[in-house]
Amino acid sequence: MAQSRRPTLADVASRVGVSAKTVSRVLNEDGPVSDATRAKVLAAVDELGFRPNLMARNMRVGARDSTVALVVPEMGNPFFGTVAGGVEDVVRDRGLTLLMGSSAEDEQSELSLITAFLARRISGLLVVPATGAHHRYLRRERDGGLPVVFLDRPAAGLAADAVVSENEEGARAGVAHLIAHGHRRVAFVGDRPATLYTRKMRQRGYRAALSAAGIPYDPTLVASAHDPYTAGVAVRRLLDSPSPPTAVFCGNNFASLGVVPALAEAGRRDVALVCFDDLPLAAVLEPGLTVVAQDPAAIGRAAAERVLARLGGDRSAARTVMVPVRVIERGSGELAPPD
Amino acid sequence: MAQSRRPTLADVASRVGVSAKTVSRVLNEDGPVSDATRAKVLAAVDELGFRPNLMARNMRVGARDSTVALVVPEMGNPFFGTVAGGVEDVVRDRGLTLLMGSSAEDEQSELSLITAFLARRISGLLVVPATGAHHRYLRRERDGGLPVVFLDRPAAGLAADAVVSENEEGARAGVAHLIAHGHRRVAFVGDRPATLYTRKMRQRGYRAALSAAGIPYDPTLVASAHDPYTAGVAVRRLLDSPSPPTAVFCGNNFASLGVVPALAEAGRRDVALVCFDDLPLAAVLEPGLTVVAQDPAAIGRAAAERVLARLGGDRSAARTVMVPVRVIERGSGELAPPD
DNA sequence: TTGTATGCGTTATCAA
DNA sequence: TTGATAACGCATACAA
Repeated sequence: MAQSRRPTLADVASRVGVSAKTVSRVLNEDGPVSDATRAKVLAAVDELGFRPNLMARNMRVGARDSTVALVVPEMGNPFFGTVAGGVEDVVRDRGLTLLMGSSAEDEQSELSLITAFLARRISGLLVVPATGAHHRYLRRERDGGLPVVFLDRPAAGLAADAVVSENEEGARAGVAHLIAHGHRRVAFVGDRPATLYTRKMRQRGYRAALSAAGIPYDPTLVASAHDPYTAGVAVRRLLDSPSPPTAVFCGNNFASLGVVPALAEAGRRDVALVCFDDLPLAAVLEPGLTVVAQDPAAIGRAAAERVLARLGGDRSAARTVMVPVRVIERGSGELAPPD
Repeated sequence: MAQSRRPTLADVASRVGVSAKTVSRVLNEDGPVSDATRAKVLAAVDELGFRPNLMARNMRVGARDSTVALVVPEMGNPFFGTVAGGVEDVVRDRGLTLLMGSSAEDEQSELSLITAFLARRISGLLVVPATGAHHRYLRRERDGGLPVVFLDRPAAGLAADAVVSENEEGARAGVAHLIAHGHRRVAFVGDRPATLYTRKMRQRGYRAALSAAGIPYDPTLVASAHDPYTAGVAVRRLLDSPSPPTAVFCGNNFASLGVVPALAEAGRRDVALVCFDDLPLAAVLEPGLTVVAQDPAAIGRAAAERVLARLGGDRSAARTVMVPVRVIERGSGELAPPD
């Protein structure tokens, strides 16, 4: 209850009757200390509940804080949770602590979050950029030796390392898969906003697959949604149109959570479906859900490794790492169109 | 490329030709500064790319860092991601930054993570305890005025605020729901290890429901699993036993991801199922999955509000907040047993 | 084996 | 409206 001031090195020192430096030596195992004093110091540390103040230490040492920060747009999206898990696996082995914060997909929040991290002198920065955010202001940090790596989406206005999924090729493969099963009218339900990097790349893959098959691009077959509800509405509208699609390619996980129920409720088991991003229970649906699966943990690991490489002195040009995706056939993508 | 030392207040000051204190005044909007100097200072700050060093500031001011830390056992579990989102919604409004780290369900990792946070003088600590961890060592921090709140599971060895789901009552209601539909042999697939708080509470609810219906407790109907694979094996074994259950109550989300596919693959649509924790796509399954849904965002919000209350001077006794759960009927829990 | 003086980057205090 | 000085908690350099 005392709510008293936290004990400092000096408090411990005076209690034992030694100098602050001696206490410091004991705690950092730096320099020689007699066993007797060591024991007394440790006892006092324990009694007082002394905890070294890392802020003071880092300041004096001039080192960066031993943390790596990760900024994601949505805490609740399991995709980013898994990415974070991958990052942590790698940095933990190097004695670094991962700190994570959410920008809530808001440019301003992202800026203030990153500012907060920079003010704490982190050792590395990993960012999944919020929609519309630019990162020119990080140039100085990067040039000053701070490893800055972008995930899932590249930076805007900054040449920096990035780790992204094979969005275009994955979408192309998924759509080509539908076409190979006979579909010529394939709808695309993309993420929103349409300017989102992953949305653009996947739509590009969609168009590439169409074009390779000699199918003209029909903008009326394209819709946008980030949340399940909007996606459900969109897919219903597509199916009710005068010349409806016989297959749907869904461009992100939250949209899939709306498209799948919408098809089920409409009783449209005849509509073929391929989704970008794997989902839990996808295999249990009837038919099973064919997906283009990303590997979020691998994205996190690769990004963390870029940070460590930069921290280790790698001064090579910024590079973009592409993490492979793979098509998992489960049934919904192998349905033939009606005759 | 210069890799030069970061600019400090003094650098900015000397460039403008004023004292460091004046720059400090401008940046903190503290004390009077002429518009002319203010403009010059801000220009210099911008040119030099100066960023205040929060470590130094906090040290001097003696205040805690304006961050709240959250420790979770698994980054990849969407349950905790959603909890984190709830926490962030609340603390952000108060100008606090949420930092999140994972203990990987390991006692040692949790300790070192919390130590790292404490060493950075955070303003509040939220912990989902790792299995087997104790928290006696946090007593001093709490007594020293640091708000410490536990989520999802209570602390061991420390009287502290906690926010948990209505585990026992929720499980009781879920199992009673199955019994009400005619089942007398109801299996329980609980989390692992069996000593886990949520596992124990839910199993207690299971037993309460049985006992209220006059059904004897049969340990051969109880299994444990945290991961989907183990859960699938367990449920198959249960169904293949000499006197199999006609219904299953599944005690956590990852286990559900194994139980649901196992039943589907075995073609056992006759087995009734209720799961603790809602899942994406649960409504799309056939039959739809009846669940006891938790409200992870509400847990996060409630916990953050406890922290803010303590930060605001609330010195009342530690309390445990129970967040309600609710049964969502979708079909799988309303199946009648075979005659 | 131990202690003293000094400085990290910032702000509080007091004076100008 | 501005500046000089000291201090926050700790570690470095050097001396004892």
